[in-house]
Amino acid sequence: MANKEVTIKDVAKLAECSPTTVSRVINNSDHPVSKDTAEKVEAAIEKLNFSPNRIAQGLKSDKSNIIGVIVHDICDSYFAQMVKGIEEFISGHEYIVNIYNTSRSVEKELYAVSMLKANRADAVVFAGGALMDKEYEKKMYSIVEQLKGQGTVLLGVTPHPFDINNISLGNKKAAAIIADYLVENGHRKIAFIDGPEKLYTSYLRREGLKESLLKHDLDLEDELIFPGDFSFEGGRKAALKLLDKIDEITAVVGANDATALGLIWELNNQGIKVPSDISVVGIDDLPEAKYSYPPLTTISLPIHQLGTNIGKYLLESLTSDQITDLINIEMQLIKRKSVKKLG
Amino acid sequence: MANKEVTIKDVAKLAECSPTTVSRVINNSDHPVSKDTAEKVEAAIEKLNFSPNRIAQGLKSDKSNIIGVIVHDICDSYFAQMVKGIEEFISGHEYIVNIYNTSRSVEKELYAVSMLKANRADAVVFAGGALMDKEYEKKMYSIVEQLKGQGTVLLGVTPHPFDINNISLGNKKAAAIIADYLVENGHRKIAFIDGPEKLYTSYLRREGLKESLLKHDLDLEDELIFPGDFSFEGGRKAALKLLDKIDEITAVVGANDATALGLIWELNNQGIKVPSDISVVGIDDLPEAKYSYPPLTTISLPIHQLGTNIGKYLLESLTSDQITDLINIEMQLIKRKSVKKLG
DNA sequence: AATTTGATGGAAAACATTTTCCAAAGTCAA
DNA sequence: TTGACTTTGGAAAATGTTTTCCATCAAATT
Repeated sequence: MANKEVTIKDVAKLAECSPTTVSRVINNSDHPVSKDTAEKVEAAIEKLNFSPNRIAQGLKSDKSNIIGVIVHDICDSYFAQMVKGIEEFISGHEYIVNIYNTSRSVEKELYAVSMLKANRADAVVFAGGALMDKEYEKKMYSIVEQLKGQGTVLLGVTPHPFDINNISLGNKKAAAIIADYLVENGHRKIAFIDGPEKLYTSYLRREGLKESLLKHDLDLEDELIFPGDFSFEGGRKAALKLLDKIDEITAVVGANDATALGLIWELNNQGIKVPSDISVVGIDDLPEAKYSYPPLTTISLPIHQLGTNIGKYLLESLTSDQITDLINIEMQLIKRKSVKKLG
Repeated sequence: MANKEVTIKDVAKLAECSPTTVSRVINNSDHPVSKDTAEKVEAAIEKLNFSPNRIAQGLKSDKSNIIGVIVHDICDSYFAQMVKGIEEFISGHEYIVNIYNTSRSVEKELYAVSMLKANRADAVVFAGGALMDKEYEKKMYSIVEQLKGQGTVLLGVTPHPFDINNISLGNKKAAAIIADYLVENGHRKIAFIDGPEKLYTSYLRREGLKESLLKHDLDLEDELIFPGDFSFEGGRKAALKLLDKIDEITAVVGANDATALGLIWELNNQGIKVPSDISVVGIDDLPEAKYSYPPLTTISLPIHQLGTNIGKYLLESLTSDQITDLINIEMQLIKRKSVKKLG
């Protein structure tokens, strides 16, 4: 309950001038204001502790200064880093970053988008669900429909190409690098712990692995693809299921670091040695990846940097009308201790 | 660049009525509208895909629907969970949650507050720095000054009592529980890895431990307090420094889980067995705490629940004018495997 | 002296809503 | 029929800015 808001009129009264003039000094407009009055206005602003009402400004300028960020889970290290990257760039430039946590629920995604629309968000970053599912895709269309025409970035969001900046995170490539590395090290029988069912990212990583293995005349056998869900727990459970086939497999790749980490943990727990008994590799390079036993070999996707890139991109496309470059991050194989060279 | 915004006037024109009437059906006001016209309005809204401009609404109602959340680091599991808790409750109720990542920089804290003021935030949750430092405290006063009178929650923010909801997280108590438990298990020579210097939370946890140990006629010796910074890395470094005194110490408590985890990791690395050679305990109960070797005994501070509680509290204090209860979370000692019973 | 120019400032409209106040018309009781 | 009330609806003011247009005055140019 702000005790009667201080307005530009109050400032004008105190500075003995018109609101127009106050506005001019606030926005140091082209229209000249004499040194004298400008100072009086400044003094009045200072004295009244006035700050212009962004809402009123927004109404006039048809800008909300809101940037929406829709993610699956802020607690997930992956998204957290991205959000932080975006925030770093955006918040410092008078924008509001407005986050939504959707837990991969389409309803929540739709809700978030409708909120952002109602609030006339200037831009939105959608790092949402991306399920490969007819029903979902239909709803997705409706989401993207709402988003269209706004300054908007979609993050690897569906298999379908929308005519909006849809950034690929190089998931396939990441998996391919791993495949090559493993084969190079003599591995022939490779298992995969999948990500969440139907998730586009899971698909990409799985297919990337499969395709690349195929190039080496190797097969990613169906019975060596174990279900997972991108979580540590999922990795643990997968380890248990994998126990049967442990003798035939020489390496296993987790769909992400969290599952690879869970995998290693449970393997240790079961008395199976990584990498001497079996090699493990992940994708993401989470901060904790280097602290597993043994430290995890993985692919680094500099997701924080992706965030700052997105922030920068959005800022530029909102402020200057210059068309900016695509956003690119370079991935890298981080060789640690969880892969053994065979033969 | 929204292609000419659809306004309430457009709807009115299509529905052949006045903007007033449209507004009435949107907000289903007390003022009666005939079934007939209401339907025409609904149809027009549907057809034009109209959603009322929240900014204009905000200007009229002097409400922004913005809730600011200022935290040190969104990537920190601790804060991430809290933010998620708040978001869960708040976003679903037509509020915008606007986050700021301050990295414990007073300048960024001040900036965040000024942004929130300019945007007329309806409430703010400040989980900021809280340094025990004269200079900082002065600036802190100015921050709190700006915040006063708004629906605001301060999170264990400084040693000084401000007349604003300032929630204590029970840091002292958490440390006290640990002290009792350790003593109960025969430990007499206890070390502490500190949190960031000058941070109020560090102070509380350290003092809690010290005071509680004193009750058992035990001393937390100054040379057994090692510097740390709440991070895994900090824990590791502390472990290295602790090596000298490893023979005299039987237990070490980390200022938080991250440092305890780093501690355990480096101890393992150095061939020192936890808990047979030395016991370790943390505070926070991070999700990963149960996956260290051995699983970490710690205090659970249900921080996610704290977040939802805060969300609920804010929502109530913004919508109903009923005074709501204080926010409380219960902490709990989680006994896992990192503490050995002596004697 | 008349005109132009430049500097400075204000009045009022506009932005998309909600709200207050008034009006018309129908219904009911007397 | 008159008056009162109810139902329904609109006109206009108001919210805090910015912007467009106009006005004044002094200095400079003709």
